[in-house]
Amino acid sequence: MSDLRDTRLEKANALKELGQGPYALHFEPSHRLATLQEEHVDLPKGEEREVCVSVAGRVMTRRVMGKLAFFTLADETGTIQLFLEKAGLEAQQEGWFKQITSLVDAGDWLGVTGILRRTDRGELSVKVRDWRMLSKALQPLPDKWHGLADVEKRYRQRYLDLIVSPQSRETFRRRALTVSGIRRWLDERQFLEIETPVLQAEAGGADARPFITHHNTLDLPLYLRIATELHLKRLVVGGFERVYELGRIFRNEGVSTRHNPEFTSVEVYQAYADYNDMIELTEAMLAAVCEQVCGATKITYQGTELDLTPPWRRSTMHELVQDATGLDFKTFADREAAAAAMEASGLDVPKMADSVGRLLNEAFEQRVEESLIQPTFVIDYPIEISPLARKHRSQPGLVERFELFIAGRETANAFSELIDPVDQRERLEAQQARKASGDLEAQGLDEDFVNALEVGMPPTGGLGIGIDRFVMLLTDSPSIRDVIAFPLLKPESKGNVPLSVG
RNA sequence: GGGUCGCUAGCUCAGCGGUAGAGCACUCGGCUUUUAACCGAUUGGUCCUGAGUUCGAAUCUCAGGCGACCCA
Repeated sequence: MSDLRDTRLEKANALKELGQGPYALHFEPSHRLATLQEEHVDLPKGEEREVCVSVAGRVMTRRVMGKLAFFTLADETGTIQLFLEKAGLEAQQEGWFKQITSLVDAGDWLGVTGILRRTDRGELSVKVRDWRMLSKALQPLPDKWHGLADVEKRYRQRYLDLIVSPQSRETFRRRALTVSGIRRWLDERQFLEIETPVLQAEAGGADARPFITHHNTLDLPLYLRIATELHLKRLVVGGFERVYELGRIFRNEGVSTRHNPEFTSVEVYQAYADYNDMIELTEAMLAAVCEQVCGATKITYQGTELDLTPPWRRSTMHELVQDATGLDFKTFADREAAAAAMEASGLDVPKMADSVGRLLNEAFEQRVEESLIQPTFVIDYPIEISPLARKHRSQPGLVERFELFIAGRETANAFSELIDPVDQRERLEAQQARKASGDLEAQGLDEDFVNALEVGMPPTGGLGIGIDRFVMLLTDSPSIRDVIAFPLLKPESKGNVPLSVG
């Protein structure tokens, strides 16, 4: 099993004896490969151009035939062929050709200098005059034809996936563009990004179970944040009128194609705004970023065309549920009436859903959610499931909240923020009661947060967006793991393979 | 949490009760226009782990591990 490795170690030693690394300190490429290809598209087949270039990259394939050899070199931007001719190389230095063909393997990083030549078959090549090993790979590349077919290995050893899969490289390039695009969009509109704590004594701001950790010298149990909401609101209380934070959130829940225990969100708070303003902001920002990253606001996700051109559909939760089930939840006097109607329509009625509002949400999740393919703002949520959102200005029992659904998935969540400290305390106390009675995802009561509200928070619109899910759309990725470079996986139990604990 | 499927050479896979296989990669030989180069030869194994059935298990049974997909 270590045969391949031993062979390459021997080659590394042979290179050392030749004064060739095997691990160089420095190399100065004159061009990146895509640029070089572009600059010389006009070079005709079979002709040479006396331009001296230096290029560096990883050797992807080798084709050696007697006194002539072709390597494919890849850098971040593209590939180019190396043209290796025995006569020319031996004229430079004795044994030069034999050494490059026998000591260089696929996977090695190589720097070469030479002139340009387009081969008879039309492949632009660097006709090598000088070469040096930049870094010797001790392990082979994945199968050059099949690539990395093992999905698990793609996630566990992402570096291999990135080497052989251009699509995977494009996904992470787009992810970087998405993140920087959102930051730029917000920065240009005078939003300040302010970082808030990851380690917290009380994890609040969302319905989710936190990870628990421990501070040694303070002997203090701490939680990893499940949202950035409560701290960003404190900053609004402090006088910052437009704040956001784009960063990592941790939720102690299962792993699936749509969930990773650590994921990235952006939360945005704007003073003097309400949820209608946040709808406008969401639509404008996501459409702009989509345009920047994909070049259009119409994209294809898993075979379905999605049109992110504003304006997006707006519909209330009540309307959507009524359209899908025929049930008008505004007519139910109590939970029993709603439950009976739901059962008559073949809907499940979970015990935990102990109010008309929670049952409405159940009906929505069971019958509506996955049908919302084109971007849709679902507006006006039940108060019971929205402890941080302001009561609706005209609809009793509801709050001023929307969630954005695209491709059947929740992508954003926003409200007119609850700024009344008395109301907020009552709602969080109700949450605490649920928590005490066994709802593991119910929120706790953060006293200092309520205190901040008592100091006075201006009317504020707040928004949270799941970056990973949005990137899935922009990269046509079926699984959240495709857009997280190192997704959480169980450690492998056997000892001889490099572990990644994510 | 439930269901289905997968785990065999470095990689991709075949073998499904009777000697552990192929292609590619590696190593060696040949080859001056290849691009999955080609031709020839050699090398390479905890058949995921453990227990059981059997004269005999990669193959059948049970338990476990890891993963993928679907469902909640």
